[in-house]
Amino acid sequence: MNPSLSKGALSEAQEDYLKQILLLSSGGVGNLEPAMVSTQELADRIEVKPASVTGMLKKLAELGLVEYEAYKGVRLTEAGYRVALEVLRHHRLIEAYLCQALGYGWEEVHAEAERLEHHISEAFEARIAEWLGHPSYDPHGDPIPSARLELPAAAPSRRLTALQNGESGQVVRVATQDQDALNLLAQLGIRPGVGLEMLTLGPLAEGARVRVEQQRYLLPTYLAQMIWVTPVGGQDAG
Amino acid sequence: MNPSLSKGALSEAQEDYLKQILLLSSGGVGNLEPAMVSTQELADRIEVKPASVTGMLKKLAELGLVEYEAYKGVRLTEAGYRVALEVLRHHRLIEAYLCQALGYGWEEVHAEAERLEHHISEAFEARIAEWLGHPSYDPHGDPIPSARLELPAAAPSRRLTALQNGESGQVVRVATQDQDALNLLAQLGIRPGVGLEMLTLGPLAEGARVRVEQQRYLLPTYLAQMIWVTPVGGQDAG
DNA sequence: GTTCATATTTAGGATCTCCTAAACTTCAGG
DNA sequence: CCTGAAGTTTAGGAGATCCTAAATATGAAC
Repeated sequence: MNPSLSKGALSEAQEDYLKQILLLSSGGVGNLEPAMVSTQELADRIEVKPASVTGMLKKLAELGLVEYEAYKGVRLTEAGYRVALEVLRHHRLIEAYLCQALGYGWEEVHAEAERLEHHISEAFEARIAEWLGHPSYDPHGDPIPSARLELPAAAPSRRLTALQNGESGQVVRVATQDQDALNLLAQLGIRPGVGLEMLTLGPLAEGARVRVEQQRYLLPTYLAQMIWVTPVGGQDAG
Repeated sequence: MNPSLSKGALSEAQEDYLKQILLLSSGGVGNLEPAMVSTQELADRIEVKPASVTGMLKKLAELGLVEYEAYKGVRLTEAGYRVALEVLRHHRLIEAYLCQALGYGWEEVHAEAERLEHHISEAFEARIAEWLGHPSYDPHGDPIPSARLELPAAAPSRRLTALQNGESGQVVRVATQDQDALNLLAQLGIRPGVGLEMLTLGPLAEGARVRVEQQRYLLPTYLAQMIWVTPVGGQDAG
């Protein structure tokens, strides 16, 4: 357990590993309860070879940021969890700021935030949080850890694919970072806050037919699973 | 002359070297005409050992960004000059944005900009430039290269130390990055735009006595030299 | 309980940026 | 011209992060 973990101590790569361990261990992108993350999963996410992941995990374990067991997987320690939340907070505040202050589209902000998250000061973080009014969710509907690194309670929601045919809901979260998917949704006007009606959910390869405003679209099932909604009215066109 | 100099090709360190070569070659911080820069000067600025500078200069020369002659010094090529101006534009736009959009003090922005300048996209640059209304000067009065990488013509100005006793001027530029000096000036309310009267310029070790608003201060000569003014009224208290 | 496909680790390298120590070049003064 | 101080380069290395190829562990299917 290295004592010198005050700040700026970690490299960009190390911060990214910790962030991805957090995201992968909390069931995809959702709420969190420590699950083991495999070398392979991390390698896929970070786009690096598994051998490189092994090396990094050993280093992070030495620093007391993860518990790593060869062939078993890795889990964040309390210290590692805090670092990961800090990075996540930076990322999501930046996304929110870019949208609200600089007019970025919500589908455009991920890449920019991905780079900036490692290079802003605590002062900058505080100023944009202040400017934004200390938001709890970013433009994708992802929860933003508070300054004290607590995650806001998530409103109850279901995947779009869990809606019955004819059921309606309001989008609360778009849990993908797939740029093509985000572009598609942005183009269709499907974003957090928008109302949606599930028309029919076909077989995996067909997809989900939905209504947005006055339009009907056929979305890939994979994508429909990434859209989280709060069920609102029932069958308004069943 | 490497053809692959499109973008993102350069490391942070490489960009910094190019920027510092530009700043050092243009007579301290002012206008520009290519002068040779020595290994030692660069080492001091970048806070690295001269041996490290030699290594980097060789690499930059290979990339066609500088002309380097051992024992003689280094000079930017056309390509290197463009990269340096691009970095400088990022830096100064960020400084201006932090002051105007986020309420930073003009004395606080340098360090933040120093880190961010290497990590923002062209889209981000464009958006903050737009938000700012395409300014020509940053909060310190330093010129901001345009999007086409042209430096704005500098208004005629002199160092504060060049004023006659009793002469007044308006601060147009504070050409230091010394944090203690900036803090001092900010505390005294001496910043670009403010009027100043030279009372007496004493010997080097004594400093310059100046009037700001209703106050009189004794400034270190070193600092007074970094303050550039446009002479306005003459002897209003000679 | 073998066996085998998959996942993982080890071993050995490459590149980047920085370092120290030692050798060399330059140039001004005598 | 010689000398010496100052500035510069060379040589050798360190740590970070990534890579490939080869060796090894795991766990499910027979």
